[in-house]
Formats: sequence, C-alpha cells, structure tokens
Amino acid sequence: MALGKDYAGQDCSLARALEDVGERWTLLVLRDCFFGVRRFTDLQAHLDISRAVLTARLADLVAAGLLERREYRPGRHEYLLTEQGRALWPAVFALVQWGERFRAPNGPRRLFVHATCGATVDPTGACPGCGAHPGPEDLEIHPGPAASTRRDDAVSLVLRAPHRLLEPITPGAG
Amino acid sequence: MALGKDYAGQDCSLARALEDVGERWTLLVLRDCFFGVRRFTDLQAHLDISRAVLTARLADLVAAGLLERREYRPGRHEYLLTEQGRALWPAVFALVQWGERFRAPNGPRRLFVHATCGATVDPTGACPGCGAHPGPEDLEIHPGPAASTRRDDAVSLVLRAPHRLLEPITPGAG
DNA sequence: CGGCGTGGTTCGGTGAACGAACCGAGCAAC
DNA sequence: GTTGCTCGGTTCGTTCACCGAACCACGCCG
Repeated sequence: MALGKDYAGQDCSLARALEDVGERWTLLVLRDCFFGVRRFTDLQAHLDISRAVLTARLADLVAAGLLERREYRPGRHEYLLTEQGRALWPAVFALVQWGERFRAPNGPRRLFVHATCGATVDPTGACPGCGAHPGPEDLEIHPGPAASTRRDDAVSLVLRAPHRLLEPITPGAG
Repeated sequence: MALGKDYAGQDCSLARALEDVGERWTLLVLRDCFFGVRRFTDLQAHLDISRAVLTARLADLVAAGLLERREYRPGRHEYLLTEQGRALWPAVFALVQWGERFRAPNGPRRLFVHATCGATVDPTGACPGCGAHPGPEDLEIHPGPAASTRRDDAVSLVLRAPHRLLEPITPGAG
C-alpha cells in the first residue's frame, strides 16, 4: 500500500497488518508466491518491478516473517511463504474477488478450484461441493473466461496453466 | 498501499483492486467509514493524516466509486460508502483478522458481533450461532480484551463504545 | 578462461507524503 | 455587523520512496 510504513498513531490491527503488507508491490509479490513463483528473477520478470525495490520488498517480507529465504543451491535463493504468509490467503483472495466483481467487466480472469472436490469456490471462498473454505494448499488455479493473454514472458506462460497453489513453478526447466 | 497507483503491466484482478485501494491510508480511510466516521474533520483527527493527502484520498475514492460525497448542510460534506465500497468489507475484515492473529500479542483489540445473534464472529467471519457470514450492516463492533486506550481524541472515544457498523458517529453532538 | 545466469547494489531524477500555514464560506453570539 | 469559531479544504517547501539503467560478484558450463 503505501510507502511510508509507519502508522504508529493507529492502534488497530488493520494498521499493524498494513505496516507489513501495505506497501506498493508487497501484495503482488505475495500473490506470486501463492501462485508458485519463488525466485528473484522470476518475480522481477513477472512483476516488471525495479530490482532495487524487489530486493527491499523481499527483505522486508523476510524480516516480517512472511517469507523465508532459502539457498537451494550455492548462490541461488528462493523465497517461500511461512505460516504467517500463508495465513494472508483470505485477505488476498478477498481482494482478488472484489477486483473480479467490480473491475473485470468480461468475467473472471482466474478460477480457484477445490482440488479434492473439483468444484470452483464461490466469491466468499466456500466450496459449493463440500461447504468448506479451502486454504491455498487445497486450491488449484485455472484460467477463467476472461483470462488474459497479454503478457508472454516465461513466467506468465507457466502461470497460465492450471496448477496447485504453493507448488513451485519452473519456467526454466521441466 | 502504495503510492504510484499504476500496475498497468499486471493483468490481474488483485492489481486492479490495488489501483483503487492500494495507496497509503486508503484502507484506513475505508475502515473508518465502516466504523461510522463520515466527516473530513473526524477522519483527519482520527487518522493523524495530512489534510492534503486526505483530500486526495477521498477524491480518489469518490472517483473510483467507493465513496459518495454528500452535502448534508450548506458547505458541509460527508462521505458514505457505496455498494462497491461496502463490498470491500471481506477484504478489510480478513486483514484485520490477520493483524489480530499475528500482530496483537495481548489478544484481540476489537470484536465483531452478529447483531441478530449476539455472538462474536470467528476469524473467517462466520457467526457461530447461525453459521452465516454477516455483512457490515449486521455487525456490531465491541472493544476486545486488548482494546487500546492510547488515543483520546473525540473520535477515538466515540468509536470505543459498542455500535453498529456503518451507523454514523457524532463526536460533536449527542 | 570466456561467457552467461542469478541475485543483487548503486546512482541520479521524479514524484508523492509530510507538517505547517493560509483561506473562505456558514453560523452564532454579542 | 463584526468578531470569532468550525468545517473543509489549498498551498508550500522539505523529505523520502520509487523508478530505470547501469554496474557488479559469484558460481557454473563449455
């Protein structure tokens, strides 16, 4: 959300949350993490964000405990959602659904499918099959009727295919 | 959230939503509107925000169709949530609950009570009494066990008393 | 050992947020 | 009828974050 991350005067849990996720790009970074993007280069390519800002956002998120930075090979790092980070899914989902309802005139761009039921969850996040509110680990993302084909970078192409949330994507390899 | 409101490269409903509510202060302004704050002066006093920035945020929210600006007396205006604005409640609630869970070590600061059942809704927004997910018009806000007494401006005092969401508060009069 | 991919850092410029001051329309009391 | 108050702003100069572009170090690969 915002830049200046300081809402010190506000004694409110919303303000505390926004201090961690309120800055520009932060929620889009987390969205990509939910969608399976894990590597600095992939995030940078997919978000069209300055490297300096991405570095700062990732460092902030790691410091806040929402992401974990892991060396998966000497000199190579990946960023994984922690439990705190995964707990943001309802907020991310609610914002996505608001955008789908009011800012997607041609219909939804993406659908979220409860993996164990095969049913598309409704805008409140409930599965019409079993009535549960599945977490990200039980959801698949599928292109919706108004899915976009505008971006053609490698990350966007891979993300366009149906896949389980949180599962790592691999734009480079197979 | 962020300042620069342009996520043009992102073809995603989350990015579209953040273009309207992603700037700094915007979600806190909407929170106050849900809590019943309607007037420029009350928002400014409660948020400790620069008048210039508040003017800009309110104008943006009106232009985006989330707030409506109404003259309730010659020269005096109030800001009301539109349907689009009220539809953001699940997102605001989800962020508040995340903050309550991970950034409120002494317990919840506020409780949301389903007005028709009298039961406190759970972190998913469901009423344990009837199972429904009440909207803001059916919720009351009550101070929680870790409610703060730090702020003592007139708006904070009035907001601290239990009241129905969306109902206008009146710090000046009775 | 030369080139490439990854994961950054550095730098100068732009623009937003900030606090403080100023402003004008209504209203109310004196 | 003018002084003073409140409401709802606007203006101004400073500070600070974001931005794109360039640079850089490490490890691997042929």
